[in-house]
Amino acid sequence: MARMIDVAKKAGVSLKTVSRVLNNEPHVKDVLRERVKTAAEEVGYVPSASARRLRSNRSYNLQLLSHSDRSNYVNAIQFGAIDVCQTSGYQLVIALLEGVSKRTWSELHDELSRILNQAKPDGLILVPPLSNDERVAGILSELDIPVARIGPTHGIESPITIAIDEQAAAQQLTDLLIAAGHEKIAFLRGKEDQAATHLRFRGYRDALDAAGLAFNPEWVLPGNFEFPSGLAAGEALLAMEDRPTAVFAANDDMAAGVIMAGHRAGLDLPAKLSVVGFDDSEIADKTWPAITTVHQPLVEYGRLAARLLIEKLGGIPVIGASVGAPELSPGLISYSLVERDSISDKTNKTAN
Amino acid sequence: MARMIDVAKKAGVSLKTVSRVLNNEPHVKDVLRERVKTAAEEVGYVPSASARRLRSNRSYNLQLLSHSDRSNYVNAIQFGAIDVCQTSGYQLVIALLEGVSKRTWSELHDELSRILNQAKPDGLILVPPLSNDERVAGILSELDIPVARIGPTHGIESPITIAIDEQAAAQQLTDLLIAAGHEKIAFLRGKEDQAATHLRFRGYRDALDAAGLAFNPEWVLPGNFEFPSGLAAGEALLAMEDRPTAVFAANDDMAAGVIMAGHRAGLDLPAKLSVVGFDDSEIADKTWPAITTVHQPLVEYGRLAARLLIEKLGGIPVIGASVGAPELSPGLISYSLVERDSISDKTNKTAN
DNA sequence: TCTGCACATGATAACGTTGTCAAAATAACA
DNA sequence: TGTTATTTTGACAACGTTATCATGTGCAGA
Repeated sequence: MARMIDVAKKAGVSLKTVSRVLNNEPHVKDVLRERVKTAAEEVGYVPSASARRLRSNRSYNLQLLSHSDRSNYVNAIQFGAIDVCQTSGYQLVIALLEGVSKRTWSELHDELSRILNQAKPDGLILVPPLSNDERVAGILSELDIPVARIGPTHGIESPITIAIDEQAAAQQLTDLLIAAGHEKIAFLRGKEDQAATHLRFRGYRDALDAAGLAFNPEWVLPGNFEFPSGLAAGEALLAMEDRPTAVFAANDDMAAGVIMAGHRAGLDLPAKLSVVGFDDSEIADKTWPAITTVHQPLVEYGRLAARLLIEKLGGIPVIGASVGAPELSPGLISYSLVERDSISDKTNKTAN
Repeated sequence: MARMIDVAKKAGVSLKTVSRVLNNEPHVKDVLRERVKTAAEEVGYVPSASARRLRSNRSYNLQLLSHSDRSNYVNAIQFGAIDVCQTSGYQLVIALLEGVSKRTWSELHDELSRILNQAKPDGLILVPPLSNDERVAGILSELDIPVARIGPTHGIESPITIAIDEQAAAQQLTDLLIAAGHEKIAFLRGKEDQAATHLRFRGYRDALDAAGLAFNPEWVLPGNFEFPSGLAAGEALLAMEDRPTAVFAANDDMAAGVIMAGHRAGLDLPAKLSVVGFDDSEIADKTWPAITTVHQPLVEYGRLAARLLIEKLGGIPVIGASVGAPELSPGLISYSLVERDSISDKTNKTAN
């Protein structure tokens, strides 16, 4: 295994100069810089993570903080982050922070310090619902660690935030229902403490308003983003006197619940009830009818979060990394609607 | 941050003695051993992973090798493994090895060496289908690295293997269908190169034989464990002249596909077609009808794999770890059947 | 009592980096 | 040209462990 000293000898410079070049530090002339890089390439030098960590007192770890163990959402994000980390000499550590809402501020503070003290990450990636929790945000800014947030963050001040324009997407999705002739559209809310719930709801309202459709508060149902709450809401919906012809569920899991409620009641779907969801999660194309939804580029979220974080932390070490990452505007990224089978067209029932 | 030297001073011994105690090495008297442990506890000593890694030339990494990025299966296993690793001073690194079947032996060898050379893991956790790939097994035994395998491994020699008795579980599941009065039971196979396919099929055959039911090869359909193949098989099944009344799909994703095929054909489920799956994956309780299946304790698989591997690697460092893990027989662990709504009872249609 | 041998303990070096600081080279200015 | 400021470079220590090897201790056998 080639060491830094081997590179130094090959390039005819000192150890420290090599170190400087490889860490993108200033105060090295371009001639030497080039010579060192070629030398490193030639001897196939790979930095020793342990030595670097030990001496520099940086962990070269990023930590993904998640609220729950078995979420697909987190899984996909994590995958993207791992991908970037591994090609940048970083490692991704995953940790759980459960029951946030149940803890007092100081309990939360202690738990967070404990977690951070264990992996000593150089940066943190937060996913919903942690990414838009105000108390967590407060504590982390106090602990003074760089954070990348994934998902809408409401009013939280965060230098690195990665999300799609959920409100616009929700509006477009609702437009799809309206275009198919639906006028009675219910909305199934997610958890109230998550920004996504409110943004998606606002998009739904925007579409209604733009189309001049009346808004009926009775058709807004509570939910918590989980399948059973969709099932319950679906059942409540079907029991209504003035029954909506379509439902916008704030995510796919709940949409699947609504669909199951429809089947249980013996309804012909989507003819009798159109359903749309949000996220394009795994279940979306495995229900009958398959769910029309908004695709979230989760893997891309993870990639971007890791990349922006590493950039902020002083950039990718030169060796074996693709320098010159594309210009990234930390903010909204693009999304796409995925049209499947769960909307029935009411404008032209006999044709088609 | 307390260092080893602080512990040594507190206990009135040398650095090396502390090191010996904390690494469970011999040649230390019990008196000193205890004194060191208490001292470590008292000063709140936590070993420095980087220093240890650097000096000992061990990575204290376990690597989970997976064939695909977005499998729930892998996600759950990974979670269990992370859990154990984090409490044992190890880190879990995740890597992908894609397209195994398409590569030549030497390509595979190079790719594996490259992956191992990057993270330099002390041990490897393999999940299906990698865990029962013979070529991968051959290369790894050549590279001489400890491996824990999850899932049935067919004929592969492996000191650490963690799985349930799939054949027995499949037989029990089939018995459920038979007990409900089904006599025409189809079987939907998974990928042919995976041991699970064969074991589950054997269990199905065993149950048929034990019940004295005739085996009809026409009712055995090919599949690949993925949802679309279940959909296709479901359609093929429904087109048959002599149509089975029940289907045993080799996993839940395919079972969900069969269910969707049923819905598309306008069938009343489960009355007209009973379906069982395998794995108890996330989709199993989100279809209508919800799938009766066999639960795989995936998180437990991951925990066990990591624990056995770490044990083999010289055990958990003493500090902050729960020593005295329960006696583990590396072999089959227990499973459970999960009965949901996807079996209709044909023995007593009017009653119930 | 002495020799030999196993076991128990400790002093010191080493792992491969980065940080500190001093020295050398260059640039800037009078 | 001399002087000072600035940039560039390198020697050496330091990070916190584990490995090597030497030394100390206790006990059996002669």
